[in-house]
Amino acid sequence: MTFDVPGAPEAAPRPSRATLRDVAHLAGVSIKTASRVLSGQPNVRDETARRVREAARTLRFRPNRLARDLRSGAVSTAVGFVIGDLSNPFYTQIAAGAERLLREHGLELFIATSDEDPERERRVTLTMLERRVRALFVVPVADEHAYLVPEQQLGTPMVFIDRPAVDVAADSIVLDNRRAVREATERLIALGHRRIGLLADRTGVWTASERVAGFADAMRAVGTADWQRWVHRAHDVGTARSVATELLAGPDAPTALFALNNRITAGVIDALAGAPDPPAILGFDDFEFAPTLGISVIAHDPVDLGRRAAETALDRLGGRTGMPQQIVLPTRFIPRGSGERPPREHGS
Amino acid sequence: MTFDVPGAPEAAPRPSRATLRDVAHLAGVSIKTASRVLSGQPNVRDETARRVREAARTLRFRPNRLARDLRSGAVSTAVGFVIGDLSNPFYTQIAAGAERLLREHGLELFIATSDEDPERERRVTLTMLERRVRALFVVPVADEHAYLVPEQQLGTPMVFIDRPAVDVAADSIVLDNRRAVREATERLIALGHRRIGLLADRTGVWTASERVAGFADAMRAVGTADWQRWVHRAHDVGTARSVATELLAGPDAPTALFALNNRITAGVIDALAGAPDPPAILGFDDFEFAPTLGISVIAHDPVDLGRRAAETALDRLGGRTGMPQQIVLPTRFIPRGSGERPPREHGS
DNA sequence: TCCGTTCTTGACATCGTTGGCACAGCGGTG
DNA sequence: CACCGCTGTGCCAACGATGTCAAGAACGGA
Repeated sequence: MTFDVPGAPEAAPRPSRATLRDVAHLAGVSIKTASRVLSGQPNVRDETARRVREAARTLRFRPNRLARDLRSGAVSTAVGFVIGDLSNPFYTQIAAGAERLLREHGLELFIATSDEDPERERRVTLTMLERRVRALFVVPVADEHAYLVPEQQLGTPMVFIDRPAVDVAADSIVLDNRRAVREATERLIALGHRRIGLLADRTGVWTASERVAGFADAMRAVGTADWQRWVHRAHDVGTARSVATELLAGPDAPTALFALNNRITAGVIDALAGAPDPPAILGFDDFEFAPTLGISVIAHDPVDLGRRAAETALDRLGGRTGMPQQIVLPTRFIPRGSGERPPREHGS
Repeated sequence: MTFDVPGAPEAAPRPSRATLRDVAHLAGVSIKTASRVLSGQPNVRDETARRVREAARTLRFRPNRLARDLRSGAVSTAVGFVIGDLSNPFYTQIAAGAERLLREHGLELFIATSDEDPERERRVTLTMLERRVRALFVVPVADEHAYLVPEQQLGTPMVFIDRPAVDVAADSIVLDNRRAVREATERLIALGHRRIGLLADRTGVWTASERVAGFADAMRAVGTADWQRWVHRAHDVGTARSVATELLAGPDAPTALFALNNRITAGVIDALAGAPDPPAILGFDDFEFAPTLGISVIAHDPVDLGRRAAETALDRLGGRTGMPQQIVLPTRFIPRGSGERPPREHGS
C-alpha cells in the first residue's frame, strides 16, 4: 500500500488553465455567448450573463490576450518602448512621461532595452513588432532604420525620441541641442573663458554631434579656429572622470569644463570633488542633486519628451496622416554657480 | 483622367502584413514547409529552403508572435516585471540586473509600472499573465496577492522582490532590513546620539516596518522606551524635505537624522543644504552622488537583487519544485562623514 | 527488381478567442 | 394571418502559426 506524500510536488496533477470553453460549458451556454458576456457585448439576457460571470469566477477564468489580439487584428493595447539603458534616469523618465499619457488612453507601455547596442536595438524592436504592438517608441542608438519602413507602412506609428531616425521618415521629438550648447558656450566666453574643455559622447551619436556643432558655432564666432582641440570624448561616468582628471592635470588646462550629458557630468563632478580651485563646470541634462551641488546646467524635461512622443503616437493612431513631424523642445539654462566662475589665471 | 498625387497619404492602399501563407504561396510550397524552414526545423531540401527564405525576404515576412505563442502553449520568451515607479533608480536598477541575466537565457524582460498603487499593480500583473508571460517579477506595493495563487499553480514562476508576498507562497528576494537599521542606529548611539529623528516610508510598506523595527531594537536596547516619538513618516522627496525642516526647527531637535530610503534621503539632503551646523545624517540605499556629498549610507546592490530574482525564476523554469525560498541579501554600512558627526550640544 | 528505410512534403486539426451569419422567439402592425 | 423588426443565442469560420500523420519520392541493400 502506498500513500501520496502530502508535500510531494509531483503528486499534484497541475490543473490546466480555464478557457472560454470551460466557462461556457459550466454556465451551460455556447462559447460565443460566454465571450459576449465577458467582453461586454450587448444582447445577452441578464440571467444568462450572471450565470456566465459566476462560472468565470468559479474557474478563475482569465482571457488569453494572445488569442484575443490575434483574432481581432491589431487592436492590442500594448505599446512598445525601446530604451538604451535602464539605469540612466534620462531614459526612464522619458518612459515615465509617455506611460502616464498612454495609460489615460487605455494603452500599456512595455519597455525593453537595447543596451545602447545597435544590433540589439534592431532585434528588440523587431520582437516588439512581432508582438504586434500598437505603436512603437525608440530612443535610437543605431543609425540604420530602413528595416522599419515596411512596418511603418503597415500602420504601426513610430516615434523616435531624443534623436531622429535617419533613413526612415518618422515622427521624432528632439531637443534644441545645437542652440542650447552654443548659447551656453557663449556665456562661458563672455565670462572670459577661452580654454573650454568639452566632454562629448562618442562620435556617431546624433545628440553628441549636434551639441559639438553648437560648441563650434560659438567658438568660431570669437575666432577660435582650433576649437577641435578642445573636444574630448567620453561615454560613461568612468571615462568622463579620467578624461577630466587628465585634462586638468595637463599643461594648458582648461578653465572651464562642459559636460555634454548627465553621465559625463557625473564623471566630471567626481573627478573634481574636493578640488581646491575648480574650473567652471557646465552640464547638459539636469539632475536631482544639481541644485545641492550648485552645478549649472542646460535643463530640459525628459518627462515632457515622453509625453510629447505619446501625444504624437496617439495622434497617428487617431488617424492623422501626412508628413512626419519633428518636434523640437526648448531647453533652459539654469545658473547655479559652477558655471559662473570666471577663468582662473594660472601661473607659468 | 485622374492621377495619384505622389505625396497623398490616402492614395497608397495600405499593403497588409505578409503571413506564412503568402510566403508559402510565393515560394510554391505548403504553409507547413514554409514554417519548417523559417523556424529551423530539419528535413527540408536545401533548394526548397532557399526558395522559402528568398520569398520571406521579398515579402519582408515577420512571424506573428501572438499566433506562435498561442499555438505552442506557454513557451513565450516574454518575462514580466511589475515595478513601482520608473523614475526611481532603485527599481530600474533591479530591472537592469534581472534583464541582463534573463537575456543570456533568451528571455525578454517587459516592464510595466504599478505607480505604487495596489489596484493598478493588480491590473498590470493580471495583464501580464493574460499575455502569458513565462515568469513574473513583482516589487509589490499591495498587501493582498491571493489572486495570484491559481496562476502560480498553473506554473508561472513568480518572484517577489524587496518585499515578500504575504498571502501567496512565492519565492522572494529581500534585504536584511531590520539588522541593517539596528546596527546603523547602534553606531549613532555609540557616537552619543539619543535624539535620532527617523524618517520612514508610509506605514504598511513592509520594508518601512522592518526598518523601523530595527530602529526600535537598538533604541530599546539602550533603554529608550519612547522611541516611537522619534519616528516620522514621509513618502517622497517633498514630504521628506518638509518633515526634516520642521524637525530641525522644532524644540528638542534631533542631533541625527536617519532617512530610510533613497527618496527620503534626497529630501533630507535638500532640507539641510547649506545648513551651518548640520545634524548627523544616515541614509538607506546608496546613490550616485553620495560619495561626493559625503553621505554615510546603508548600501546594497539593487542590480544584484534583480539578478538573484532572475536566477530564482530560471531555477523554477528549469523545474525546481519545492517550498518557496526567501533569499536575504546583506547590506553594507559605508561611512562617508555625514553619519560620523557626534551630537552637537545645543543651547537652552 | 523488389522491399524497407529515410527524407521531403502537404493536408488537416489545433491553440483560445472574436466576427459573421442564421435562426428561434416574441410583440407589434397592417 | 403574413410580415416586420428586435432580442437572445449558437454554429461555423477565421486570426497565423505549429503539431500530427500519412503519402510519395529517393535511396540503399539483397
